[in-house]
Amino acid sequence: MNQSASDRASTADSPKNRAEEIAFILRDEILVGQYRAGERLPSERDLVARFNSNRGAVREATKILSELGLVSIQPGGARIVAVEQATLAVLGPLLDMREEVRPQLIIEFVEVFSALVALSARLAMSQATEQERQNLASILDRFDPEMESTDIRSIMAEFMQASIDIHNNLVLRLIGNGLRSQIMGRLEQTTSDRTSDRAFIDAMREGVLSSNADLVATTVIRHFDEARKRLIEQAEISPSSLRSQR
Amino acid sequence: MNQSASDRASTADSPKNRAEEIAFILRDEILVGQYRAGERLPSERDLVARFNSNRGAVREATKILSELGLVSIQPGGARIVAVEQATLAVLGPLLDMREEVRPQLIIEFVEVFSALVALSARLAMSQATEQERQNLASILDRFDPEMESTDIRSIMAEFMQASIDIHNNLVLRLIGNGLRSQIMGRLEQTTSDRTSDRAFIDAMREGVLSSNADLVATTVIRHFDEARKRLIEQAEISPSSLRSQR
DNA sequence: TTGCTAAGATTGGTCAGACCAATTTGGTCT
DNA sequence: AGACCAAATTGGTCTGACCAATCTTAGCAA
Repeated sequence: MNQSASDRASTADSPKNRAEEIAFILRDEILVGQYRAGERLPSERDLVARFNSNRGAVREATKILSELGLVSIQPGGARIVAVEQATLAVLGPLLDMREEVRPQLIIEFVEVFSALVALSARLAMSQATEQERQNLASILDRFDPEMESTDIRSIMAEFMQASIDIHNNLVLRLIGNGLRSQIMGRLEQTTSDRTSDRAFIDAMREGVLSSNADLVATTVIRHFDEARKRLIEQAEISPSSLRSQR
Repeated sequence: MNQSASDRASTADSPKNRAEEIAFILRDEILVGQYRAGERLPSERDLVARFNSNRGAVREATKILSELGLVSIQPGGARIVAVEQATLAVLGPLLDMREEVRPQLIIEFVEVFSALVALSARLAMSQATEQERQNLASILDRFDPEMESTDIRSIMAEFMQASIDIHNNLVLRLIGNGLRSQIMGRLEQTTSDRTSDRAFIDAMREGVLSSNADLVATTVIRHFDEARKRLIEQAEISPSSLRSQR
């Protein structure tokens, strides 16, 4: 029922050049806690020796890490920054690398994604044209409880995108981009209650077509809250502890 | 009443080295639309000539742009990517560079921030200890309607941070980091109704101390919604058009 | 004219080595 | 201990070179 880490690794980002290759290795080492926050990153020349590369590539790699917010580069040395200070771009690698925090991280994602979908739907409802509402409904209609392959999460992702296209809130769009690129595709298949999914989709459909923003928002919240509870149950069965040190 | 662009420029990020200097210049040029999406960025050698620098520095600069999601680098040439595909890190520069979209962007920010503060407060309330709730209340108590300098937005920012420290949702924290670093400090002083602010703070305080998540959330939503409406009014008075092409 | 191809030019990727200024480090002296 | 100084280390900058992939273009063929 659960995919293994290696099954999911297909989502792992593949380096486009030497600099990214080095950056990704260092990034993962940082994320698994091989260096502690505040500690110094090996010097550029040491990294050159370790990776059999050159300073140019190594410097480009550390630039990437710096842009991810994982290291702070200063004359005299680069220091590791706490993950909590990084950007959204660390979420994906974190999901790939840290099996222990994975369940908790997914729960946290659902909590946030839920609120953002609800907000996005609200904003969209407040100014959607008839055609745009029809379009949203048609996305929802892609859900087929008979088809085992129909993934309700991908439908929600599409719904999110479509609603963003309507209200065109750039801030929400950029956050959505970050979450989508980091999380989507890294989630394992889950067995959800197709009946309640059906009810959810129907309620969404009704809310969208009647342009009832409150109905859509509360429906979204309720649905994700159920999903969240399921995830918490699953997580508590498994040996990994929650809300632990990261 | 309104600050000028130059007054706000104090918030502008200062480059730490040549690479960042070049990157920031190019970033701003892209954001003001000097290059269109899909267009090619000048070649590294051309950029070397233009900035009187060397390929190493230029390559580091383009790496930064790539990490911002503003350009896509491939053998044969780098191409500009649509702003909508970028990361949250473009918001700040966008606020600094594009006066026309500034009002709209701030409204969009308020819409999203509102939902996130409400969510964060909800999550915090669901597991805050007595001391943590006291701490949240003490942050709110910093508001003093007499003091003209008391900025309710900085209080809300602190409140957000404190609530994140309670529930410790990493996804929410990372998004919060991004928004804070990009937006906070770039907002002009606003004249708000101190009386309604007082009411807002009081309601928040009551909600927090009684651990009433719903009250806190709805209070947040209502307050920000008022702020949003004020912003829309202001924006409609000014000549710049809303929901325009970006 | 249209479409294709092959050659040449351009571009990003990689690499080696050098010098500078600032920081860090380690030892010395007080 | 603490203050101080000199040496080693580190990141920042720069030059110049070669490769492989891509793009451009001139020329050819249909």
